[in-house]
Amino acid sequence: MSKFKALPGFRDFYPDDFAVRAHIVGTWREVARRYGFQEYDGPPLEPLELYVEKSGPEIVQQLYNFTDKGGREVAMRPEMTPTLARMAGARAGGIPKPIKWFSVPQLFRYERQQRGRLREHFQLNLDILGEEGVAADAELLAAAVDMLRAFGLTAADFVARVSDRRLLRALLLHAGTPEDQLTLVYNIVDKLEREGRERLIARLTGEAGLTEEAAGAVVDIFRHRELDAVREAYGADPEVAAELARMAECFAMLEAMGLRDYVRFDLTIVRGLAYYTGIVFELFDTRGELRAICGGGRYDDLLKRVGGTDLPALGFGMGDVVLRELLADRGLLPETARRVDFYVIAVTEAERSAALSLVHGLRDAGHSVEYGFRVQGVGKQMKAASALGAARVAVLGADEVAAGVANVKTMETGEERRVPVEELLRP
RNA sequence: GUGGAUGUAGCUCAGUUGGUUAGAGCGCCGGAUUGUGGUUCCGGAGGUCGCGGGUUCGAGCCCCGUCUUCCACCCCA
Repeated sequence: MSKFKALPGFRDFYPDDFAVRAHIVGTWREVARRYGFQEYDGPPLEPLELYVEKSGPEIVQQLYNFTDKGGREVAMRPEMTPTLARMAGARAGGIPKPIKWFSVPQLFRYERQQRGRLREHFQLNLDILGEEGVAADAELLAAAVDMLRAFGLTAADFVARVSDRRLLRALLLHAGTPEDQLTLVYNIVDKLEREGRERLIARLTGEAGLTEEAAGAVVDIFRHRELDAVREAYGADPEVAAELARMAECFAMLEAMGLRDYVRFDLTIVRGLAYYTGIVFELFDTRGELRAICGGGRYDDLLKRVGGTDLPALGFGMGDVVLRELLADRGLLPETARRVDFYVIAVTEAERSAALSLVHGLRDAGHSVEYGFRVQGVGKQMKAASALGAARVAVLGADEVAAGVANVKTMETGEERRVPVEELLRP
């Protein structure tokens, strides 16, 4: 065993693992193409300042960062959105709107690893820039859902939980939350599932300075699991009513696309990132065994702050680590068995040249071809052909070479036929 | 960063109250098979038992440290 191994939280991709990765990334690309998104990429190393600007100085302890030889403070990218904001900001003026871009960057975080969470991962990022209407939110959600459907996952396997920062804001204000405590309250209610009602009320009255009455009203908001129930309870507030209407429109669009079973209204989805401004969502496995598979939403102010261009925007990120585990759990990983079109057998050393000639001719014609580096018994070579998953085996003995043919065996049926070499090489 | 658990062959694991040369299945390599595969049979390679130190006549097993992986925090992609 080597004295070296991969750094903690980093992965070696052996061929079987790589095949899974290729399947995941390939499926993402295919669905993005169906939705009309264009692929882009940026540098894996960025100025540290780019992330501090967006997320605050606390972010630095979670980054892979260092000082380069030119004295620049740099960081390996932990997320793609700042890069996107910079790139889009620089060119947005000349690109027709809406801009629909996607990327599959490898991202890095300096954090202690756990299941579904490494120090490195590949993440699909899919964003729409320059459209403020709710149709874009519905489109983004549909794309997120279809990404998972494309792997064979169904509504029995996952669900998108959808909320809206603006609706939540209106509800919190209605409940008596002071305007300047909203951000803190977001962070507190984000922990609702983990901490429970008592602890939540304690934090709301303590940290956020809410009255007992307001804290109780805030917690009560999250008892409503349906859009209609929220409308019934708070619809009289005109601001709440306006936000509810937009959410209802979003759900109606998803229903029209036939995806209503995949989305669920859920006010407890807040998302930690401060920059979200509108509809936000997360995709979870229905058994609740894994971390969020995907998360995203609308961030209308970020491009102005980072990219210098005022464009409404929304997007999501979907990592390969949790998705891989979900697919493995549900038996949806592809077969990784090897396949090759031809295996060429030289019966003896005398036919070796003819065999190499045939091998290369077949490869030039576009076939995948394998052969043994050592000439062994025919049985041995046949065994190797079988192990490599050869569809057909071409046997060249003295008779065949003399006649300009190959004895071609179709492995699945066992059927054999003498075929002129010329015919085999025809494209 | 904090707390807890974990580690034996490429993989999944066994290994008795501390006792000679650490085992199995799968996988890998070779042979049975000098013109025909998947099965079967036989043989082989591969481990300083995560690493370092300690206790002991003797450590895979006990103790300490450290690293790894996992779980819960923290934080969230």
